[in-house]
Amino acid sequence: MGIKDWTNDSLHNLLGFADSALASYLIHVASKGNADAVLRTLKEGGVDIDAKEGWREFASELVGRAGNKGAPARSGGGSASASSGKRVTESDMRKKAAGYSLLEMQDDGPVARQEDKPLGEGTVITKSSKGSSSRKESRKEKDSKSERRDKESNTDRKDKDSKADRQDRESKSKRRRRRHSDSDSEDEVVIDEEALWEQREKRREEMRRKKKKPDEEETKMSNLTEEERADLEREKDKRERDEFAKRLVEKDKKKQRQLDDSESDDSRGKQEKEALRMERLKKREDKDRRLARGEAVVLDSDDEGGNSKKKAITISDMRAESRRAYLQKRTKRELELLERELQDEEEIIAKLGGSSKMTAEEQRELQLKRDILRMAREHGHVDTDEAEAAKKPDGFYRLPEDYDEVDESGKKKSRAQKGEELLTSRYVEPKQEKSEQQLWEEGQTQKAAGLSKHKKKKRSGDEEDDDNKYDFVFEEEQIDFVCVDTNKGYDNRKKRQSKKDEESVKAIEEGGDALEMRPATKHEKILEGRKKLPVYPYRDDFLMALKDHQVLVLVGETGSGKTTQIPQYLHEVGYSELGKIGCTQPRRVAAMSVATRVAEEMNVRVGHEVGYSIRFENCTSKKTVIQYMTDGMLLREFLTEPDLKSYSALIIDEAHERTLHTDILFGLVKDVARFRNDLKLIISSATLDAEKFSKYFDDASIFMIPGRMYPVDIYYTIAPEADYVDASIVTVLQIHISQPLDGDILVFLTGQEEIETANEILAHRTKVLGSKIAELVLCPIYANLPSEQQAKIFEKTPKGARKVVLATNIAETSLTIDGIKYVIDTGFNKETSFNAKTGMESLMVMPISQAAANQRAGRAGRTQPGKCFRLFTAYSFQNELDPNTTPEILRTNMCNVVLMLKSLGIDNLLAFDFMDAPPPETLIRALEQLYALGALNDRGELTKIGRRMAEFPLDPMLSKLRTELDRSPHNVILMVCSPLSPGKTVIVSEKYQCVSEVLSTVSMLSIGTSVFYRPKEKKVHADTARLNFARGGGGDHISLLRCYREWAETDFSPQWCFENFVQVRNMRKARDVREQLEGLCERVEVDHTMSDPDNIEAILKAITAGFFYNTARLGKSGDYETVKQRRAVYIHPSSVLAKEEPLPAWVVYFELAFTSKEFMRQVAPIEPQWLVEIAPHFYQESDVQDSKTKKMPKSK
DNA sequence: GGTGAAATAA
Repeated sequence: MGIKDWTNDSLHNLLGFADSALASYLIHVASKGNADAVLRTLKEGGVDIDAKEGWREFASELVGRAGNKGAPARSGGGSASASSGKRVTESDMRKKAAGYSLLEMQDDGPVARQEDKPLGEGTVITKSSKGSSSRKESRKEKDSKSERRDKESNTDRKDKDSKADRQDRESKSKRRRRRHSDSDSEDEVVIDEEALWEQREKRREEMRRKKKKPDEEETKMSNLTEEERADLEREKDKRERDEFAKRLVEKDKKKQRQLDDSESDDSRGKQEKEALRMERLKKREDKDRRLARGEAVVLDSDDEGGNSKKKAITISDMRAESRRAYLQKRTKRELELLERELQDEEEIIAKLGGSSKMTAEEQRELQLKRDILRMAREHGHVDTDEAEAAKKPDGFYRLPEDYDEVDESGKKKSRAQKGEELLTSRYVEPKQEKSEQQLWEEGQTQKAAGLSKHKKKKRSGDEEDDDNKYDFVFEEEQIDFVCVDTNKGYDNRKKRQSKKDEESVKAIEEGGDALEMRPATKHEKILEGRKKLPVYPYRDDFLMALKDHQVLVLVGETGSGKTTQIPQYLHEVGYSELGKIGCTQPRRVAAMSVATRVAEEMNVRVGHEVGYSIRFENCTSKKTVIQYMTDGMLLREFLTEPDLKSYSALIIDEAHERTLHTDILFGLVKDVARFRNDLKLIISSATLDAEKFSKYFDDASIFMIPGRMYPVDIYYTIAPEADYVDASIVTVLQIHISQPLDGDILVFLTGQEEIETANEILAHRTKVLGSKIAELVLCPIYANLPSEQQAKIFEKTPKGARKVVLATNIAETSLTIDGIKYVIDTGFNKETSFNAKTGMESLMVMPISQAAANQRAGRAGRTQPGKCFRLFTAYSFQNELDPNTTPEILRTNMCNVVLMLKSLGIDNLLAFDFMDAPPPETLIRALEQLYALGALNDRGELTKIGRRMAEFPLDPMLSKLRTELDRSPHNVILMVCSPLSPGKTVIVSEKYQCVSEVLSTVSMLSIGTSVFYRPKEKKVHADTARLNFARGGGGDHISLLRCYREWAETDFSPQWCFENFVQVRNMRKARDVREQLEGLCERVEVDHTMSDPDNIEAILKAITAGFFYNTARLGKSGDYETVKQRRAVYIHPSSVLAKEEPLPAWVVYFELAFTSKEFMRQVAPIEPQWLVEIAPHFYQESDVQDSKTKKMPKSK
């Protein structure tokens, strides 16, 4: 980038180019009117001013600008420029922007800055998007970020330089990722996301390595030609695949051994054997851990290693043979037993006088036994057949032979291929074995389908004799549904589409045929696809409408293509020449994947003409004309660019979801649109609730685009169900046997626990029914599930089986699963609500709204006509459910929102134009809290600290502490870094010499509580793994710290996470946050490398300094009560302190949440004396020495 | 004796 560019940029942007401290200092120097001094400072600051021309102009311009604006901007606080429709001039904006940065400086040089009070508040510079990208480019470590994006192939070089073990780990993790993306190949969206994620991870990985030796890399990179790079890439790929396959083979072998109970590792190569033995030794050492994983039970006997190859084969064969014989014998015995039992029971029944006296439960059990017996007998034949087949060379035991062959050949590549084949053919294998059984099962399904028709009395004449045989599944507990209405989305589409449209579509289709004559390029195909989207026929109409109206409400069902197409249309007709076209999304992945898709359609690279910006990742450039972003990101941009000057059009997508951020955006954007007549605004929503949006935006016109929905039949229960989990399970089975086997089932439940329960019960019941019904593939999905298991829901359903997805409302909006034809809606979800009076958040199971129910039903009609079974009555749908979900803005703590609005200059919050105004109490509560935090003064105006807080990406709600601003020796830093508890904790940690530790802890805390994975079936193991981190004391906070540290020590190994029941995904998030905070620390010159890992007391003290408000002590009754309000609280059962004996007398907690009780989450033990020491304005000596708490003599 | 829904933010 040329220097000239800089001089033409705004002052604001200018500041972004260098590191902030230097920039501030430059301003300061410039304000004294000496351009030479500016140049000198630049030189001192490490800028190579001799290399290029233009710095002198730069300096003089800087002097010119800074000279005028330095001092007055200091008052900057609550200028009401953007509020209440007042027109904002550009100079206002500039002044405001400058207000963040041009603050009084007192000293003269970088050295003095550190001693005195130099940084003041001037160090934090709010950023515009341009500024941030330029700043990044100026920093050395981030220097070639964009370049790196293009040149990923260089990783290979670096690999060679790095240590072998590290390399291994990396490739492992890559392999793992590769596997994911492979398995997802059917699902378009997932591919995108996975690929994006992969790319992103790669980049990060490189960046981290880059940090270690940047210069070397630079040269190497530039020396490589395109070809060399491609070669390296290929080579690396190959190597990775080989290793991957090797591992696969190893793994499958283990599994096989488990299955066969034979020790067939004889065929392994010598080397491998040795390695394996070593591995085994290692494994034995941490047997606990392995047990915790619950998979590693195949510890081979010790003698096995010494056996010769030949001998081992015979022995293992013999063993297998004898086991088979034993199993047969055992089966026979069991059968006899069952038979006898059944006979006995039947006799008893006969004596008692028929089955009528039995309870339903007993009858079912009896029936079950009968069927098991019958089935087992039928199976007998199959088994013998299989035993026969096993003796043939390519019969039953094909798998191990494959491996032998592979091992002997010694060719890595062939092994790789075989391994992969084996992996991919996983689903086909059993079917080949059981082809007979398969046929039989299919027959059963058909019969079941016939049966259901009979039940519906549509074909009463078809009654067959053997119906009763299969009737046992639901004799008693069948739920009756009634079909009330049909969602006619599909028909509507047909009606709405005019003749002209049909013609055009036809023409396109014909054109498509013509194109097939010569092979169409990928891009051409994509363009064809674009024309087939429902939105396409409306293109011109829409653009006309937009010409006439500034604000449009766009209603289009999911799948109409509006998110991808509308921005392109705008671009095509030249809106992009006036400024960027922005499009907001509520979710990060959505922003990323849509941007990728659109870039593909436009045949450009992501980050060039089409880009996205989300937290941690700004993938845009100066060229960017279509920018996708998360709505929170646009909100952030308001801070630096309140008039959104760089945008010519703005699309607020998924407006119907009414997230907190969208709701605030509405208010801001409406305001901006009033004084910027050239800004086009499109509010895009999926529901017909557009009236409300239209009204809000001064009766904006509504533009409808039909979706691509298929009709969904809605069924309600006739009577209300008492237990919706149980009801949903019954319904699943009911659908499974009564409906044709051509669509998957999606069940909406409320949380992890319910999902696991349902999963368990379903698994059990299908097991009991055995092959009487077709196979059910159970796929649980919730946010806290490890991603590799989440990926399972996108796997294609094997033939002859049916997939059942058990989901939370994550499946309602966040992800789309193809092939769903049946939706079971329990009618509930979990919802937070905020009680302004007590200031407590609670998370409880609540009935959903009608809109949410319809959204859920819509999930059944994505690819084909579907059915939705609602486990509530039509009456309660009409009369008991709210029409719409309460917008988030009415349910949450407004602290953050208020702070942000205040920092945008909106002083009168009650007058802010909310679409749904939050209750005044909530606002008042938020104001109070912010006052207590020192963010607002007693007139309700934003303080300097408040301004800093607004820029800090952490929630002010996390703390309720009063700042200690006047007393702290760390005044300066406190001011800059905001007094939020995590922020404050970081600052105080400097005093206690443990910044590094506290940074880790804080980032772990900030990502929430879901670091540890705890599946129901392995909860004991998971708990032990977790308690391992607690060893050594220090409560949850220190456990989290240990967890992060250990992970970092393994070089962020995913394998380590797996072994310790830790979620890789969330750990990565923590790492991102930590990096962000590190950057902050650098900026305020806190030495974040300061570390004192073993001084738990110091770390806890630092934490207490941030959270001293959140303390509780053990009362006489054995329960805790908060120190301040004396409210009874309990340690959350997930805490490592929950079972500790004796319980610590005083604790500090991270958050309080009401679920079934008032639980403290993330608890750490403290000494009461610390409170007086750390927060003397808050705690007196008398507070900490009453009741039975022993006073510990403190002598450090 | 007892447990966390989903997303976002320089």
